[in-house]
Formats: sequence, structure tokens, C-alpha cells
Amino acid sequence: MEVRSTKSATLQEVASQAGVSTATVARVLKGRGYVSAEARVRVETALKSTGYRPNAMARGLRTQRSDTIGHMLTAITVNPFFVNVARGVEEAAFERGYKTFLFNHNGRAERERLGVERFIERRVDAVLFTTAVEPENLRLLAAAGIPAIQVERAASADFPLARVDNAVGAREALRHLTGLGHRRIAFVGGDPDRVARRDPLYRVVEDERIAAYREGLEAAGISFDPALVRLGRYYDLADGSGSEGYRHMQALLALPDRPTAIFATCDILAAGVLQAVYDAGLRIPHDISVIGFDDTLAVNLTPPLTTVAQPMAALGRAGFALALAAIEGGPTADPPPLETRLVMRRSTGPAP
Amino acid sequence: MEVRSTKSATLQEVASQAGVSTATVARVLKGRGYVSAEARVRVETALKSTGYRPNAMARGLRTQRSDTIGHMLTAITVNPFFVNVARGVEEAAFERGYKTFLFNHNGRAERERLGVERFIERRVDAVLFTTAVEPENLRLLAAAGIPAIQVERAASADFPLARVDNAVGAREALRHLTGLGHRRIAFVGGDPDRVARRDPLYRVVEDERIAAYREGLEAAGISFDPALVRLGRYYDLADGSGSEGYRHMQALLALPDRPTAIFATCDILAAGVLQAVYDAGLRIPHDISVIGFDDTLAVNLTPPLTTVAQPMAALGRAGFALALAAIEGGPTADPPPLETRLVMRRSTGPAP
DNA sequence: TTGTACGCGTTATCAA
DNA sequence: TTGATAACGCGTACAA
Repeated sequence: MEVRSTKSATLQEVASQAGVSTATVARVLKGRGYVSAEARVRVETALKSTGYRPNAMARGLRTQRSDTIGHMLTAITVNPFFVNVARGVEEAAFERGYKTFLFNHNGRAERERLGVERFIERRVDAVLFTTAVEPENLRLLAAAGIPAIQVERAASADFPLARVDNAVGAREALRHLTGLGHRRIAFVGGDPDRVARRDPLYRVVEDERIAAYREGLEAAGISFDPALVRLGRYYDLADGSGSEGYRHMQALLALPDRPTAIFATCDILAAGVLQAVYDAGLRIPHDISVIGFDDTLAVNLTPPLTTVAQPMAALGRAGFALALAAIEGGPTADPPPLETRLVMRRSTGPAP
Repeated sequence: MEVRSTKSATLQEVASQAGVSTATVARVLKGRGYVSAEARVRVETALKSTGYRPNAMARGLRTQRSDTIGHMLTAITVNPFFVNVARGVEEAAFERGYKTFLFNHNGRAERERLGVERFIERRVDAVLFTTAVEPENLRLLAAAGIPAIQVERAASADFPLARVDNAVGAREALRHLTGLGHRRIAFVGGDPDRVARRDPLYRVVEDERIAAYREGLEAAGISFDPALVRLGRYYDLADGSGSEGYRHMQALLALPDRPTAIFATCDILAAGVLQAVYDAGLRIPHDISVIGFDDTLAVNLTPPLTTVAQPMAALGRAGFALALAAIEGGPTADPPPLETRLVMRRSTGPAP
């Protein structure tokens, strides 16, 4: 159906067409080294007429660099958070001439291992983990001489990490709610104890968010009520279903003294909360205010969700910067955490 | 921070460690050719102790295959549709030992061109376009001897296409609505005239959907009312905003004889419709029924959206199958269109 | 200012 | 049954 034709010319072919050696062609290509004006012109026309394109495999074999990085993701189709950070690294990589290979482990260590092996075979120059499962897999890379970088969450204290400061935005969210007069504020979020916390050194995302919640309450002189805290999974990694938020909200609505505001630490969770409120015949924000986290689904929900936005693309870029530093052998101290910030939309209002 | 160490061993090193030639190692690796039992054992232990991993670049240089394909996407972060088909090709590719490079053109031909050039340098074995912008870019690949495959929409009649049959699901949607007693059914969708239709041979996605709408009306004896048809963009490719559905719905609600059901041909559009209905203080499905298309945002919306599901992963797999056939030089006739189907959720009910 | 020649790690042919 | 050996296309040290 399509027209197959000539494969791209080689350096050798360009050279002979220009009547020079490959070294000369290489010199004009690189733009360094001495080349006579006349030779340069001849080479340039040969380059143009052959439509020469360097062969990345040959170059990589020679330079021992693939100009390629691997990006291990948790589940790109389940939470839009991942696509957004993936795009961030993609873009940063593109600007520096790198391409990236994606791989999803869906929370399974064996799968992650498989992906790591593929990355090694491809001789990627570094790999980013937007959430690693098993530290051993990072070590596998290190053993193969490939830098491993962690993004968002750390599975090991031995590898650099680009992360976000969850507290800033979460505190802002609480301040917003208490400022609106809410006193019964529920927390619907990920359970810190369910997250694999391989290295006690690291405070996990969940810890930060729940701590900010408690601090926010305290700052407003509201006492902490464990009945208002619902912890669990964010969603199902296997099938992507997100009914957790719905269930949590149903339970919260059944409380004798139900909350007037909900702080859900993931937009997917918040989406379920919104559905439960709707089913109960209540209006948002009139009867109940809801704040989400991430800023992924937020704009598309009904009503548009006030949420704590994560700088997802920037996080990806920060991860790539770390990778680049590691590739070039420079220092790879963890960069300062990126800031989250509250984005106001229409799911929050004065307490009833 | 991380521990860099030995780069992976080469075939040569394995061979000398096993006291054989590289050819023998290659034979046990490939599992074909004669190898004495004794030599095999020696090679195998050497393989294990060195932790040998083939170097994909070296292999690619030799075999003239990269075992890599390119996947050009429109805008992976804007419409979840793209991530889902990307995952489909990724998965199919993985099973056959391929890796895939992604690239987003965001609707811009120059950008697509740039991506194509990168793909050529990487010597990908084929490239999939989940929606090509400029046919010239496909020809560029063909000229470089790289098969180009189209997915979802065709920009040219000269390249194979894996697509979906939009009509089946759309007709089912209309039947569902008319069966529920709806007579005033609005169509909110993409404008066929805004889609670049480079090749008049192809009927575009938009044509199919709107034709199914008209047929569905006709089948139920309902006359077509142009006032109920709202055509435009699906969303903004640059910033991803999706306020179109909201605006369309506002206009529809302002009609003297407003519709009781909406058929929106994209979940993002439907999300906007839902928001407008909510703001008008109406209930879904009590006052108005809404059907979406794609099955991307659907589960997370309020209420969960009845929608025409596209087999996104299967579409991606079909695209990869086409690519594989082209790579192996086999016949690449377009496969039969995949079917769409109506997924019932809670945004549709009896006409008021 | 230019060209020769080697090696990167594989695969594959051919002779032993 | 096995081992030399020649590419694949590029970068670069070195010689001219």
C-alpha cells in the first residue's frame, strides 16, 4: 500500500558523493575542526541531496550512549497524574535530544523487574521511576551502571528524588475551608500504612497530607475527630476503578453529625465523593464543600473542583534534570521540593 | 548518591570466560545450531555469572532493525483516549519484543515533522499515527523506507488504517434514547467541516457519528431539527480546556423548546454538558438525559455517564498488528473496523 | 586542512 | 561441532 523506498544514506555515501572522507563530513556535521570553505560547500550539498540522517544506533554503539532514558510509571491509564509527569520528562528530554521509553508496572514488582531488564538491554542512559515498587530493581540498574532516579515517592534512600511539597497546598486547602467557616472537615485519602514504606527515612506523601490536615484543624482551634478520617486506597491499580471515594462519602454522610466539608487527597477520590453527594440529593457547595488533590480530573467534574494542584510537568522536568546530572556524572543532590498550590473552582463555599 | 558500577558484559567477554568463541555463545543464546552439551553448560554458567545482557544497539546496527516503533499522538494529556490507545500499542509491542517511542504533535504539522525526523534518526521499524496531521510527513517516512500506519483517522488514502466503526455504538445510543421516549434529542459534537479532510475518499469520524444520529432520529420517526445540532471543536489542543460542551448546553437550554436528551460525541464535551445542566439547577437523568462518547471520563463524572465506548486498547493493538505486518513485508490491507458499544450508566432515563 | 583506520557489540557466513 | 572473520554506521585518534 505505502511506497517503500531507499533507506537513508550513510556517512560513507555522503562522503564519496562529496568527494571527501567521512572524517570531513563528520567535521562539518559537528561544526568543529578545520574544513575548507570549498569542502564544506560540497559536503553540504551532498548532505542535502542524499537527505542524510545520522543513524542513532551506530552512533550509540560508538559513543556508548543511547541518548535515551527509561521512564517507569505506575499506571499511566489509571491516574492522569502519570501522563502529565510523563509529558514533563518527555518535553525536557526532547529539548536535550533525548527520547524516552515508557513502561508501566501497575504496582507489581515482577513487572517492574521485566521493564528494568528491557531498559538495560536498550542501554538507556538513565531511568526515572515515577514511583518505584521494589528497591532491588533500582539496584539492578545501578549494577548495570545505569543511574536510577526517583520521582514523587522514594522507595529507597539511596537514589536521588524529585518531589513535591504536599504540605504547602494541603495547608492552604485547610485554611480555605476553615476560613469559609467549616468546622466539621473530613479527610478522605490514601492510607500511609498501606504504602510500602521500605525506608523509614522517608516521609511519604500520605504522611504529609494528613499532617497538614491536622495542623490546619489545630490552627483553627478545631479538635481532631477520628470519625472524620477515611483512609484507604486511591483506586484499583488493576482495573482503574475508583469507587473508593464514593464509599467513603456514603459512610461520612451516614454520620450523625456529618461533615460540611471534605478534603480528598486525590481528584479520583474527590470524583467519587461528588457522586455520593449527588446521589444523596445534596448540592455542592451549598450543602457540602469538597476539595480535591492533583488537579487532574478537576476541571471536568461537576461542579468544577477546587483542588490542590501538583506541578506535574515541572516534577517530570525536575526528574529529567536529575537524570541528566547523573548521566553527566555531576552531583545529584535532591532538588528542593516543588510547591503545590490551591486552585479555586466551584466546589467550595461558605459552611451552611 | 547511587552506586555506579560495572557496565554489562559483552558477548566477547562471556565467550572468553567460557573458553569458547562468540559464535558458540550466540548459538546457545539463539538456541539453534549445534552445540555440544559440555560447551552449552560452560556458556550457560558464564552467561549467568557475568549477568550478560545483549546490547540492543549493537544488534540493531547489525540486523538493521531497531525493534522499536514510533507512535505519533495528537495530545496525550488532553484526551485520555490517546493514553489508552498508546497503552494498547505499548502492550502489543511489548509482547513482540518491541519498545515504542511516543511523540505528541498537538495538532501542529511542523511539530509532527520534527517528531518524524527524530523517529527516522532512531531508525524505528515503523510509525503509528494516532491521527496524522500532514500526509507529507507520512511520505517522508515512506521515503526513508519506514512504514507508516494510521490509527483512528486517515490523513491519506495511501497508508493502512486501523479504525473503529463509530456508527454501531452511535446508533445504539440513539435507539436507547428514543426507546426511553425522548423526542427532542440534541447532538453536540465535532464539526466534520473543521476536520482537515485531505482525502475526500475517507469518511471521517464526525460524518459517521452525525449520520448515525440522523438515522436514529429517522428510525424513530422524529424529524431532524437543525437547532438541536451543535457543532464545534472537542477541546482546545493547546491548553486542553474543554468548555465547549458547557457553552453548547447553555445555548440548548435557552431554546424555547429545549431538548430532553443530549448525545455528545466525546466524554469531554459531555462533561461540559453535565456542568451546564447542574448550573441550571436541573437533575440528570430526571430532567435531561446525556450520552457521551469514548468512555474515558465517563465513570468519574456525576452522575456516571452512559457512553459509547471505544475499544481503545484494541485499536492500539490493531495498529501495532498493521505495523508488524508492514515491517515483515506482509500484506497490509486495512483490518475490519472495530466495534463501539453503548455502556449504560446513570445519566440516561425516561423522558420527563 | 584532510584522510586512514580502528573499534563499539552483534549477527551470520564460511571454512575447518 | 566449532571458530575466524567480515560487516553494520559512526566517531575520533593519529598520521599526513
